Amino acid sequence: MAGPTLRDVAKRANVSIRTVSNVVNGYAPVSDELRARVQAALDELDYRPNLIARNLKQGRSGMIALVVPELDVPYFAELAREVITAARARGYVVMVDQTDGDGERERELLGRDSRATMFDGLLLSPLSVSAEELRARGNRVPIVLLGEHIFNGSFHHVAIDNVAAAREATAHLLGLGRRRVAAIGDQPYATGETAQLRTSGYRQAHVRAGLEVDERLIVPTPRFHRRQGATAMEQLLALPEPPDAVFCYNDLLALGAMRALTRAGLRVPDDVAVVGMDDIEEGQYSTPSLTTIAPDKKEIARMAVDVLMESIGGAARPPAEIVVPHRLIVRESTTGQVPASPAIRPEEPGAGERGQRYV
Amino acid sequence: MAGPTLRDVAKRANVSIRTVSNVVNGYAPVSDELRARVQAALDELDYRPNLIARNLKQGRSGMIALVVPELDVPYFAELAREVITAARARGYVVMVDQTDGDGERERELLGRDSRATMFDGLLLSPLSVSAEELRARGNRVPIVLLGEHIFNGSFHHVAIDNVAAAREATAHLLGLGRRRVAAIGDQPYATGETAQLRTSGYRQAHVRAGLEVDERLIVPTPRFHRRQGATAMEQLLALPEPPDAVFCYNDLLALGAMRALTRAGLRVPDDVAVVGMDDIEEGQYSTPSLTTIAPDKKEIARMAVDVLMESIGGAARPPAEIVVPHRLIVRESTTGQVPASPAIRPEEPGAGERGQRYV
DNA sequence: CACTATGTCTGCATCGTTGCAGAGCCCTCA
DNA sequence: TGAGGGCTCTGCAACGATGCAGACATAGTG
Repeated sequence: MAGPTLRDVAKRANVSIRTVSNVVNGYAPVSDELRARVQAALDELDYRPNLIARNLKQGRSGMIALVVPELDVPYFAELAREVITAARARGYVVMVDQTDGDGERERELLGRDSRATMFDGLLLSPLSVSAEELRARGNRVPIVLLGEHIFNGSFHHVAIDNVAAAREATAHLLGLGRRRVAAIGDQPYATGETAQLRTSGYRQAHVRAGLEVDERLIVPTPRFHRRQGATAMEQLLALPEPPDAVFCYNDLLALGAMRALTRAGLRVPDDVAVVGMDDIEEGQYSTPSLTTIAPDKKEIARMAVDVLMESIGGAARPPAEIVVPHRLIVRESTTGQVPASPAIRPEEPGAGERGQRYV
Repeated sequence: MAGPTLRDVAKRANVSIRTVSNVVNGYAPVSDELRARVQAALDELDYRPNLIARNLKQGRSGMIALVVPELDVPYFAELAREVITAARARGYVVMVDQTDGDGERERELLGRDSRATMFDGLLLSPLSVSAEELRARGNRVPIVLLGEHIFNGSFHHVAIDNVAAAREATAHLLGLGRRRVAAIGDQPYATGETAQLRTSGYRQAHVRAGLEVDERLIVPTPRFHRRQGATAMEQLLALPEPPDAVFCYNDLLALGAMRALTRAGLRVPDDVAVVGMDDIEEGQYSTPSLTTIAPDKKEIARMAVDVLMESIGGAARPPAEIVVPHRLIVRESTTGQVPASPAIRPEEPGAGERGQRYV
């Protein structure tokens, strides 16, 4: 099972281990003749460097870990994709782990026997571990927090402006003349900071439009899956005065809500307009396609990896709160029509952009 | 940055390095008094074992790699989730990497400087690298192939019975009385073995039903994304005699196809019935919900990890072709109605099952 | 009392690699 | 001719951990 080592190659080529190492790494001058001999031995034995040993010697592993709640939630899958790409561009590979939103699982990461020490850095998208807790465990590995939660300045943090995003989404609905705009996804408790930010944006939009918020239209959900969106929507439809629009705190909730509307015999957006957040690819192909707030995921990944690399490099600058751009993408679920459908538009040849977007 | 080592702890507690190691690992008997002293030193310094060093010494890393074409394709995301879970149950962590279906990227894995040597084993879902190539590179790391491709007996391989699955899906449509059943997703070239298996199943169903296949109804697609499904569907609709049903080789193609149908003003399933494959969660919430072939992903992951662990453990049994069960899940896209919708059904309390399923 | 068994603890070697310092050797130039 | 300077190449030590053999002290046994 164990492959040949430098020692084996050295023996075969009749040179020192060090010389083989030099050849492998292209270090130091080695005469052409010797180089050829060593190369031959390398090839014959099909030598592969033992990266673990190399890592030990060099004190770094070339690996970072990305920890998300659930990998099969499209937003996280898409984000993971971008992180992996961004990391690869910098010579790093990414270990992906998921916590299932389980606080215990998240805390394990910080424990004594965690594998966290194997990584040069950590990208963390925590659901229930607070920044306080994170800081309490004196962690040795650089950490950058992603997206969720408000943080207290102890860590680098990359996210969009949640308040502004929610405000824009809500304003879009109000701007269409809707007057009973509901909100699905509030989480009025300790670990729901992100949701609370969005609720806050939702309220701001109303205030700016000079409108009152009907508190019954704000439906909390424990999680952000399709199922909760559907359930919440049904609740809203049961109200004496049901809403004529819904702002959902993510796309999955929105897709679940649309599903519930369709089953209830209502039309989207004619009867109820729907907006989501995240711009997952699925929203482009749903029926109707989904209006949403699109965070710049590529940028989130790029910034997060950049900042992490800096920290790994030893830069000790104070924790940064990095805000990444977002924008509103209007699709059928609010306006009932779009200029052209990605399903209809022919594939564009040079379009490096994955997933079509349109205003 | 570098944390304390065993040496530091040993010095502080005035014991040998070896004893500290023993305490950390709970090895060998250590007197209570000494153990307490060492433990105190460990706590004071907040010692964390250097896993890289441990790995080097022990010759294993406790990591496996999962390589998929695209992580943000729901099927792979869902599979990754299960693999991570299965691996964790066995004390392993999973490095996820994606190749973007790029053959070069896949081949890199086998190259001399690949990080593959860092892992105890590899789970590979190759798109364009052939088994031949894989074998040609004498690889040192145990490999298990996942899902795609036919293989030639050189490697362990876990997949569903693609021919049978496609046959059942097609038979379902024929059984509903549809007579012009199209197929979207054929790949009549070297690396399209999986697609070809499905086409073969599609033909078998026709043969068994005593029907001819209209070759114009078999539409090849270079990839398996929503976009290709939509484009292919448009092509089919442009035929003089368009189909009254479509079997798509995965759910994304099916969702794209449904989108195209909706935009064309056709009703699913009334005008055209649609079946997919993969049973991604999205298909439960689409409008209409999607009839599909559900591979047992949990089982695929479990078997793959099990077999890989065996190989890592040194078992030299001959490469196994492991077939994992699948089943047809009928939803609205073929029958127009389902007993009850997951969107309507209230959340079940103890239902550990993620994602509802019904016959 | 001598000898063995037992229980604790330690030091050395080692995993496979790279950093560092230096050993030869050949060539050049005064 | 001999000192100095490149150029090649080598050996030793080290990264931080664990396997192994054994040292030492104590207790148990005939």
